[in-house]
Amino acid sequence: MKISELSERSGVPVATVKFYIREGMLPRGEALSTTRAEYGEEHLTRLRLISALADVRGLPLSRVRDILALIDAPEDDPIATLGRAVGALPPYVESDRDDYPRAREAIGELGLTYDPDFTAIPQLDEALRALEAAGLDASPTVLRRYSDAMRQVATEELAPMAGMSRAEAVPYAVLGTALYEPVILALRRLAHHHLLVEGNGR
Amino acid sequence: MKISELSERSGVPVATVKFYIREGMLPRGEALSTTRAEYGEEHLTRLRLISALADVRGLPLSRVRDILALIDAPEDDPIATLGRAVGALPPYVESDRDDYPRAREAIGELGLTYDPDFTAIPQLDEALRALEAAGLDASPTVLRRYSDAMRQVATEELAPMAGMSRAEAVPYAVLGTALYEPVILALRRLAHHHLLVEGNGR
DNA sequence: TCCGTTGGATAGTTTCGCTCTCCAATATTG
DNA sequence: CAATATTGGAGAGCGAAACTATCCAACGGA
Repeated sequence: MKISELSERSGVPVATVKFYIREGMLPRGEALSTTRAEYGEEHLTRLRLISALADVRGLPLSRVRDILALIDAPEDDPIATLGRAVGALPPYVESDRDDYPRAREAIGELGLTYDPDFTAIPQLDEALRALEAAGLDASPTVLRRYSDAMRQVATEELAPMAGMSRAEAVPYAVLGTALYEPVILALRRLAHHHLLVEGNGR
Repeated sequence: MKISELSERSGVPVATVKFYIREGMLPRGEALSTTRAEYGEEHLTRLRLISALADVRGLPLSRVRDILALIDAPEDDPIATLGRAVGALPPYVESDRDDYPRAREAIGELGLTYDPDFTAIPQLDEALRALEAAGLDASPTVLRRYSDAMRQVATEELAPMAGMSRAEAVPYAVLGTALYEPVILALRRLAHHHLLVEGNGR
């Protein structure tokens, strides 16, 4: 297909498609002549993925690029890969320090792994600081209920990876981390709404 | 305290504090003279809240303003208030339509309330579309595991509201919606990490 | 008294994510 | 086959957002 068709099918303006190509996020189409290039389904898929990450997740293009790079050239170490994927997601913290007391304490209580090099640690620390600043409860009791729920979810999410090759597992893990998050949050918001509506009806 | 002290204690540059005041997000200090104004603890709290929402949550200032307005002047209807709070959070979708088939179908399966005027519905719809675009599983089975976890969490979150006055409940609900989300996501990421590390050690 | 600081206003800066304009080459249409 | 439209590609331009810097007259503290 040509660029105008790619644009129509993806809903992304031609000028923006050109921009993504220039930025190296989308491969060039196969040049048929000076003024003709052929784009395939893989271009469409890639474009939709960029839209999903940039529009739905609201990630800055620099982070989208990071995620695409992980998928394009998977590293050997799955834990390092997860770390990089998490680093591409908000909240963005410059992890300059090497200890995060709030997160360390919480994680001790919850029986998770405290590794200050894993980006989620500074992220948790920041999130707990924000709770504190707003005067919300960040006690072990409260954290445990979130942690229990997420451990349950995480266990079920990792299960299918047992039967995957690395080539399948990396995109699954990277995109799964990024794209199930809005679903989880939307379902929490809907659960609140549902409980309020139900409660009123009583 | 004076503005320089407010700035130091909050970690926000003086110029930025002035900017927030100009934008109406932070009240002016009480003017003692032409060149002296007194700021109190409530200014510090408000400033920390703005930082939490803008920096940690990464919300645009326009949305931060919306959330502050909800807290400052609570509406009567708690469901409408929740709706507005959710509307201030990403993913931002222009809910132009009045039906969201993906979300409707999913919600039917999950036994939640389908109300297309509640912003989380278009948000869920967008999130499901993104999953689809990336080729990830959005089957009822998968959604149910997230939904079950979130219903459990939501039930426990609403419990303390029973004993609150409206004046307490509104900030709790609005800020709780916004500020526990990064904690939840960080704990999911940490659970993945923990399971991977554990798994490797075996 | 005098130097540094303050509150307040206005203008400037940086970053991001496009979007517009151009161009020559090539398709397409009449 | 001539006229018109479209394409790929490159560069510059643009508008919003979130600060940041500059100014200035009026203090206040030593």
